[in-house]
Amino acid sequence: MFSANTNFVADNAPLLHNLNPEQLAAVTLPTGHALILAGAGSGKTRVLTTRIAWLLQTGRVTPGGILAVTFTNKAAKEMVVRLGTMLPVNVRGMWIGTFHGLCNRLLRAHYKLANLPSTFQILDTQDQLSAIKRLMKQFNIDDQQYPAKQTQWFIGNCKEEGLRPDAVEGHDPQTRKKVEIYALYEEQCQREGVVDFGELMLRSYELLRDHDSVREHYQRRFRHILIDEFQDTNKLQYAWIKMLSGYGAKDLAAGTSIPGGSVLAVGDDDQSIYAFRGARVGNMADFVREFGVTQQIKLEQNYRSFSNILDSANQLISHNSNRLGKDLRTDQGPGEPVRVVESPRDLDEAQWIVDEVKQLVRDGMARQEIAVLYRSNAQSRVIETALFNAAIPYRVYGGLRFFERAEIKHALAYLRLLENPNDDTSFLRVVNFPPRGIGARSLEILQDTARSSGCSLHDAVSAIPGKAGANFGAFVAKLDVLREQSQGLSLREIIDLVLDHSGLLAHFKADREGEDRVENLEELVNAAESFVSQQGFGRDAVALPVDELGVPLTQSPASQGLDPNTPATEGFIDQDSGETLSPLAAFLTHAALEAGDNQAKAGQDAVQLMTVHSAKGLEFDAVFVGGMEEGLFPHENSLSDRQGLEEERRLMYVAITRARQRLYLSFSQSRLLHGQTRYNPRSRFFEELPESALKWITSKTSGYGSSSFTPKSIAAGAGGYSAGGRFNKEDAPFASPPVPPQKEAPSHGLRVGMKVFHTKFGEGKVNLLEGKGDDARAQINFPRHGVKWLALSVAKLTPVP
DNA sequence: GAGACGAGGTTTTTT
DNA sequence: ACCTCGTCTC
Repeated sequence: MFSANTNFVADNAPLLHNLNPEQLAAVTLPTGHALILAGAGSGKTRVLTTRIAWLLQTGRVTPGGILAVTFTNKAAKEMVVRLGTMLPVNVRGMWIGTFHGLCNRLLRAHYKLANLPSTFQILDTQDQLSAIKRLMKQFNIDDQQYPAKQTQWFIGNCKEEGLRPDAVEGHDPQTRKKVEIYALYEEQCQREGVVDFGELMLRSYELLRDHDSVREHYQRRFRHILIDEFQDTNKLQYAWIKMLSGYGAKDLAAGTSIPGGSVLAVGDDDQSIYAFRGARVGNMADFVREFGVTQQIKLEQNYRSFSNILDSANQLISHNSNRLGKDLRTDQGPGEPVRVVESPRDLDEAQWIVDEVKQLVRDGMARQEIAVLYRSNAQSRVIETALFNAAIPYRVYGGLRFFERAEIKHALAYLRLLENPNDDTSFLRVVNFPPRGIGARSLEILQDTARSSGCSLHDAVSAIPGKAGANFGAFVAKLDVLREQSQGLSLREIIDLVLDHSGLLAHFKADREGEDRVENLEELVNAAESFVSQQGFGRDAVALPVDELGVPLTQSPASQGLDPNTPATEGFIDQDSGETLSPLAAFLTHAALEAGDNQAKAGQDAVQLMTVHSAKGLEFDAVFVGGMEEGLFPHENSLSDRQGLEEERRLMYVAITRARQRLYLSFSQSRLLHGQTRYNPRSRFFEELPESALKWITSKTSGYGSSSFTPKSIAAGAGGYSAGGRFNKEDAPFASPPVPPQKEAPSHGLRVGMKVFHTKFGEGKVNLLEGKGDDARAQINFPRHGVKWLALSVAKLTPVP
């Protein structure tokens, strides 16, 4: 993939070929900070990579002066691959990766200054949670009062705010207790030589902040810093960028004149959908202000969708306030109208989608070019069932990723213990797996011993007497033998050895249901194999500085184009010389930072099912968005405040702009959710779309008896609905809640949108209605008391005219 | 140490 | 309704 590109032509005409004026301006921006507002489908990635290629090719920067940051490994990989097609240059020397990958790289290079062991391991979210649980158990902290999940969230938030335990203000006993746990957790991690994801960011930020020589070195080195998806950065990531670019607080205060690099931030405020996990769209405005950005470019030419789709997106998003402002345009014609489909039940909605998918496929569309999107994962089930019954191949995104599977985590735990015996999380995971007669009681003793002598579980083993001690001893001895035997072996051989001698493979082979797990373990060997070949670790090869990317970063010297490594400062080496990471350590890092695919096996031409969130960045010929109902999309948990609603609207914007040719928005009068049938009005977003771009369709009422897919309806094909029957908005079906088909109508007489009076809460408005008879409940928004769910058989409500 | 049973929780997700 | 997790029992 990176071998010399024979099509390469030395002058940069082909590089800039076919760029529109805005793209060209962005690619050839002069030195200085800049913000690019890149709309959906506007060629953002192309601009970013062409920019880098242009900078290199025109000699404005050497590879060593480039720092490019993305959020996902996928995006980083794509950037590297695309660069490879543009330039004959290898990418060594350039720092291209995710925030966390780059932080890892910084910390590995300066582990001593960062106060970490050279073998430090990375805790993923699961590991972190179990580490917290273990700690809370050990210190007898009530997990009813302080749920581990909540504590994890608290710690993560503190780190994102850049706060160490001593800096967190605890105004109430609850918070003070959490801070205490936070401090204990930090101690534990430090003792065990592990860092969580938040720690990677924070520790590398502090490294830059506290060590002038390090910071200044990188500030001098990185002449061009490019950040993708800038709207998704959190507070700490923004601060990290400031540090690297010479805008750190210290530099400003001290007035040092480090010639900071140019920061190019690329993002789209309209596609900011991760506020719930700490992303701050406000960073875009802050960036413009704090960096004195004078160059702003909007990429509004869309190369993806027809104008009916784009008009819908534009009009919807115009209902948001505080936008930086942007309108997508296209040269393609209007295209097909956006089809809006109403169904009586979720089952009918699913059936309608299936029928339409069949029609599209019959018309020649590839199944993998068709996506069904939904707001929440719970919605996928009905659609899966319908697709399954119709024998249409499909892929569901989401769920456990490869390196997160239990058997893989077990294997990795053994491998991690070879590298770092003090990793107690890994120790506990496998000390009795496969079972070797070590029970909870023995473990308790071991943990107490370790705590009182302040050492790791591994080191405490020798102090345990009796039979338990012997069992522990055997386990530790096994690890020691494995560690000994693994010396000089290739990564593949090490993994084979561990799978075999740990008993993992035998354990799952003996299990009747363990077939998949055995397969996965074998897949782990393959993953290691391909990791090694991509990284260029040969058995005798010199270990190279680790890089988190699963792309070839090493080439034979002959194929290296430009000067690969350009330490910008004399006498300062990025990687501590002599300190290299073993293939095993590199692989473990890779496993932690890149959890692998979270999708079903690729290859088969299958319809794509995923949440709107995971569809970000993707595009399809045809897109179905199901469950367009109030309470679902926008989600009821987001309705209480304006910001929440605006994020839902951006989410909808993302959903719409995924479609190239055809877009279907569908809603159902009733839906089974959490075991109850709910009747929600159609989404308010329909009122925000341009009527002229829409075509309203009513899916055929397929009867309320059988819900299974019959051969008859296959024959009926896409004719299972009546097209063109646009209904009148004035007498839309939701003037009153639809009557549940086989059941009696709600007897309470309430309707969504109705004003009601409650003796305690006062006046309120009905948000949602669900259930029937004695189970009937209403969600009511009381301006004074917030949103409440009330059982109608109990609550005394009087309608207010 | 494995299977049964009950409780709790169900917006979105990457590293 | 359904799935995951933890605990209890045999």
